[in-house]
Order: sequence, then structure tokens, then C-alpha cells
Amino acid sequence: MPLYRQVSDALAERISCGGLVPGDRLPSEAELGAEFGVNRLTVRQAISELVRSGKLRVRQGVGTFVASAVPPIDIDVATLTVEAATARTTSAFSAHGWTVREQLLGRDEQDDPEARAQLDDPTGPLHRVRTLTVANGEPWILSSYWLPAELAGAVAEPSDGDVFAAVTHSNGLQLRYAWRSFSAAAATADDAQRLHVPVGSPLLIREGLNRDQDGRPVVYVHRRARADRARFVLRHEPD
Amino acid sequence: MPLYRQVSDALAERISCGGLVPGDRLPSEAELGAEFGVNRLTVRQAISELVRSGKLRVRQGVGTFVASAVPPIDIDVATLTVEAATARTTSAFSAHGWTVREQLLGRDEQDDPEARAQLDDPTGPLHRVRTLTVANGEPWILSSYWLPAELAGAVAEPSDGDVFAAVTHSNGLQLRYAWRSFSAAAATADDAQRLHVPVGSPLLIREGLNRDQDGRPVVYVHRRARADRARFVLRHEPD
DNA sequence: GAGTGGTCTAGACCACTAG
DNA sequence: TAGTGGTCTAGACCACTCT
Repeated sequence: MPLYRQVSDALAERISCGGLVPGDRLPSEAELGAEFGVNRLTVRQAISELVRSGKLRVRQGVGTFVASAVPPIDIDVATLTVEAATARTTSAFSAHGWTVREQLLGRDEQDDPEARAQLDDPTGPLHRVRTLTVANGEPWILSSYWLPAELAGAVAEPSDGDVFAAVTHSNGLQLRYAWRSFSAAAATADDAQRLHVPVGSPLLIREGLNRDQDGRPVVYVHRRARADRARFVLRHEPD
Repeated sequence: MPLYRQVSDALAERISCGGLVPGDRLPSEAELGAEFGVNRLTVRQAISELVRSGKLRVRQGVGTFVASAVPPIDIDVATLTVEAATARTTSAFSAHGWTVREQLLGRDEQDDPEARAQLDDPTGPLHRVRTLTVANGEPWILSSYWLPAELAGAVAEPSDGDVFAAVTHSNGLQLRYAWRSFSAAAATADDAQRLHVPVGSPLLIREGLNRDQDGRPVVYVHRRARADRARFVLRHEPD
């Protein structure tokens, strides 16, 4: 077994067995190298695995810390309308005493073949609206919404966590889900910067298509959630 | 911008712009180092990011290759009974012309606090059954099933991809889902070995609870799927 | 045997953070 | 200013795969 794996396992053992508790600072990389009798680069390789799996958190110039074991928030996906989904998500956060806010990052004409196909290939341009869902000052979910340009103008900085309240109200639309999908991917450099995770960390991806009350596809949504922060739950029975 | 990121971006560019197509072998790490004027370790750091994101695939002693862009299989999760879910999954694979098989890895008395709690804290021991779903000789999904010991005995090596056919038939059970959840995590060393991915790769995780026809919780399932191979889809409307 | 990737070392310099 | 993590180098040896 390679040295970095041995070091990684030893550190993971200390964390799981209570020798190191969330918030604790690890010895510096140089100290760990001396302790295990290995080079600093070998220590770094061990640490980087634990960082990607969410067990450690590194702060440049400060140190390496044991991550706090916050269980991920369960977000219910058994809802059909967008209003209900937003309400469920907000209540999932407030049940933990957390305030949640969806922050507008910007909008542009960035097209996307997948989005265009899902929206039945509309003739006009597509606009992409990007948002960041923040709870207690920490980033949780990075979202992109593709929608026809004429609707995107109504998107507003939300006061209550719902970016599309203005869109649905001002256009008399009632949006409901046609389908949702769940997948996973490694964080890109952009994801990493926005979500405060290292490049390559696992992200949970939820895509979906919303139709209006007449069955027309209106919004294609792509969300990228920190895997350590959020989990999607599908309940098939009443609680 | 650090050198390894520049190298990584340059290689990603060659892939996305068609300079390198799926199956192509990259120049060796030493050659890439000479080409970009950087150390071999810097090249390796660049490559490792692309491997975790699924763009490249490394074979020791052979070379580094552009990964084939196989779109992930859509697995429908809108079904309520286990039989229907198995049938849907099998048909999703056969629609691509792939044969799928669920291979029994073993069973043990490994307990799990989450599983035990979900199964309403049964008095007897819990057994864990582990399987690997293989399609066309490639690993796709690593599953663990926790169930009461008296039922685990009926688990058999499946001939038709359904590990639990014997359990349900011999006990007169009809299993249906109570809930399912979707999350993501980094591949552990064990995941990596079983699923043929590097440690730290993103995995898509689906957990769920099955009840029998009398509402008793019977099986707690935990699946870990290669993120580049599988996607779960929830359809809210008929096709 | 030749070539590939996998691991490891020693040493260096830089960027960032805190006191 | 001191200490931390972030990046990079040169060089070495090993394990693996193919011919």
C-alpha cells in the first residue's frame, strides 16, 4: 500500500475515532511529514483525498481543519409545481434554523444545445440566468435557468428566495415540472470558486424542465449542489 | 493562473475542439512535459483533474486516453414496486443494446446504524448483501442491501439480473418503495477498486427503503453509481 | 526489454493569513 | 514577521503492459 494511502488512512482513523473532532486544526504539513517520516508532498497527496471526500478543509495561510459533520439538507422533490418546490426547500432550511437566499449572479445570452432541444427549439434567443443559493452566508447550490428572452426580462433579484416569482406573476404563468434528473459530476474551476470547494469535489446535479399550464416547455433548469450540503429526497408515501 | 491549470485547460481545449477524439492516446507524460516546458509532476497534476472529471482515462503501463463520451444511462425512478423498477432498469440498458447483470459480491453481518434505524430497529441481526451491476463487462453500480437475517438466506446469484426475485417469491412478499434519496460523494478506495474509477471520482448515490405489502420496512438499499455511467430520471408526465 | 504511468524524495520559492 | 498552505523543479526507482 502506498505511503500516501497509509497516511490518509491514519488521519481518517483519527477523525472517525474521535482523536480529532470537527474544528480541530491538524499539525502543519511539515510536522505531519516529520511525524510519519515522509515527504511533505506525500502528506499533501494524503490530505487532498480527505479534502475531496469532505473530511478535511484547508485554509491557505492558516491550516488544515477537520470539517464539521453537518448532515446534508433533505430537499423534497415529490412536488409538481414550482411554487410548492420553492416552499418545501425554504422550509427544509428553516427547519434547521437557517436563512436561505437565492442570489442573482447575472444573465446572458449563453445558449445551450441541451436546453434548446428541451425547450422544443424556439425561434428566438435563449437567455441564461445564473443564481447562487446561499444559506447562512455559505454557498449551497449554483443554478442556471434557460428561458426565452422575452421572459428573462422579468427575472428580478429575489427578496424571498424565489427568483421566478416575478416571471410567473407578471406573465400569468403557472409552472410545473415535466421531469427532473439526478446525476453527479466533479467540480470545475468555476464551480469550485463559486461553491467554495476544491476542484474535483463531487457535486450533485439536478436538471429539470418546467412547462406552463398549456404544456409548453418554458424553463430548463440546471442545478449544481455541494454534495456535502444537499440531498434530494423522493417520498412515495405521506409522513 | 498556475501552470498545471494552463496545461489542463490546453488539453481540455484539444478534446472539446476535436483535436483529440475519444479513444486517442495522449503523448506520454514526459513528452507533454517537454512540449509545455514543465515538469512531469505538473503534467500529472493537470491530467489528474481531467481524469476525475471523466474526460481522460489512464491505463498504467499503456498510456493516457481520451474517454469515450458515452452519455449516461437514464434510469427511471418513478416506479413504486421493486419488480417495476428492475424491469425499467433492464430495459434502459437493453435499449442501448447492452446486457446487464447483477453480480453477487457477498453477504455478511455488517450492521449499519442508518439501516437499522430505517428498518424500525429490528431485534434480530441484520445481514448486508453486496452486489455489482455490470453491463457489457463494465462495472456500473455498487449496491448494498440491508435486510433481516431470516430473509437474507434466500438471496441467490441472479440469472436474470434480479437478486431479490428469490426473496420476494419464497416469502410471498411484494416490495414497494417508501422513499428514495439522491446524493453524491467521492469514491473511496473500495469504490475505486470495484468500479474501476480513480479515488475521489464523483459517485451518484441512491438510498431507499422498501416496505412489504403490510407496510413493514424490509430492505434498506444503498447504491453507488459511476457518475459518468448512470443518471436517475423522475418523469412527472406520460411520454 | 522498452516504454508507460505510479510513487517518493529534497529542495526551492511564492501567496496568503495572522499577530 | 513568522508560519501556513500552493506551486514547481530535478531526479530517482518501481509496477505494469506490450512486443
